[in-house]
Amino acid sequence: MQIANLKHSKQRDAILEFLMTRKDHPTADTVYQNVREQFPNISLGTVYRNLTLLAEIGQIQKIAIGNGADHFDACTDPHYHFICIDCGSVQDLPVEEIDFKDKIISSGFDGSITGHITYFYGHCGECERRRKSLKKSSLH
Amino acid sequence: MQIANLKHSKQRDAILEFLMTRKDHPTADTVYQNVREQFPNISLGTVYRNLTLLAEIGQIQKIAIGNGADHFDACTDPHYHFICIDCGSVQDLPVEEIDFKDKIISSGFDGSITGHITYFYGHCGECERRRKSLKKSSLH
DNA sequence: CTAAAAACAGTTACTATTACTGATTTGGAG
DNA sequence: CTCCAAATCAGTAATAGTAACTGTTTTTAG
Repeated sequence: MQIANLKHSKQRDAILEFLMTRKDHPTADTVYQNVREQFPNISLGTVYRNLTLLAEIGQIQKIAIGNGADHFDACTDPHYHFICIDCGSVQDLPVEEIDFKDKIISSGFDGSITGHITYFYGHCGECERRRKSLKKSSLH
Repeated sequence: MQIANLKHSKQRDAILEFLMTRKDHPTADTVYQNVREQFPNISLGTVYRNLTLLAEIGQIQKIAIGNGADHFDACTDPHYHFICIDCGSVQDLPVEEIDFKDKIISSGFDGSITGHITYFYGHCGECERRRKSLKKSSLH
């Protein structure tokens, strides 16, 4: 995690700028497809390298949702994410910050905790509506 | 997620039995390596298929820790996990159950939440000690 | 302006996981 | 118990996401 020895690059700027315009936390591939409009021969490797780098220096957040591809979020304020179990989309969730410190029962754990990640799962609004209309149309 | 239409298999039994003897939440590959002692020509595909199946019918828990391989836990009681950011090991963490329901600020979210997953990150006891002794030995 | 370091594009490699194959096992019906 | 369809298997090939490598280009401090 070297913060010094960083040189500017148009590609990295473009990746970060694109990410800041999006509220839906795109995957590396989505970033690639979009930045490619501006830099037609940018490499997918460059996108990965810069997303990882930006996450390391804390400019963006990496969201590793178990199955499938990682997502990236240019908003670094602590907040929670919701993942749709139907379509896999990721969105921000307005939840109060939770202080776990007083919840940890100290006995029996000899390491140190530096942070936590919480993901909420369920059906997003769009999929919820789709499920309802499917259920309705399957009645006979 | 078919719960009916299930036939017994020695391989599945062995996988579940092995998982129950372990408290360290092994990966699919670790399960494979160990069950292979009993079934020398079990297939890795069989291990994956059965771990997925067992997770679907709720007999085990899948722990998807972002980077690297998924881990599996035969303990299905709700509890929290700690992931070491140095060595990647996973262990149980004694933390009070957290009720998020009253923390969710309802405005602006139109989907439905069915559950949440929280992972704690940090340095496990072993890595903590290794870091300290490294730091000490690098002083001059 | 120059040169070393950083970043690049393009490609290849790796790892975890899933899907496909034809053979074997399981368990209920006769 | 025997038969047979469904489930499961072992083995293999395929996929996806990501990281590593290579030779070239860009950046920036001096």
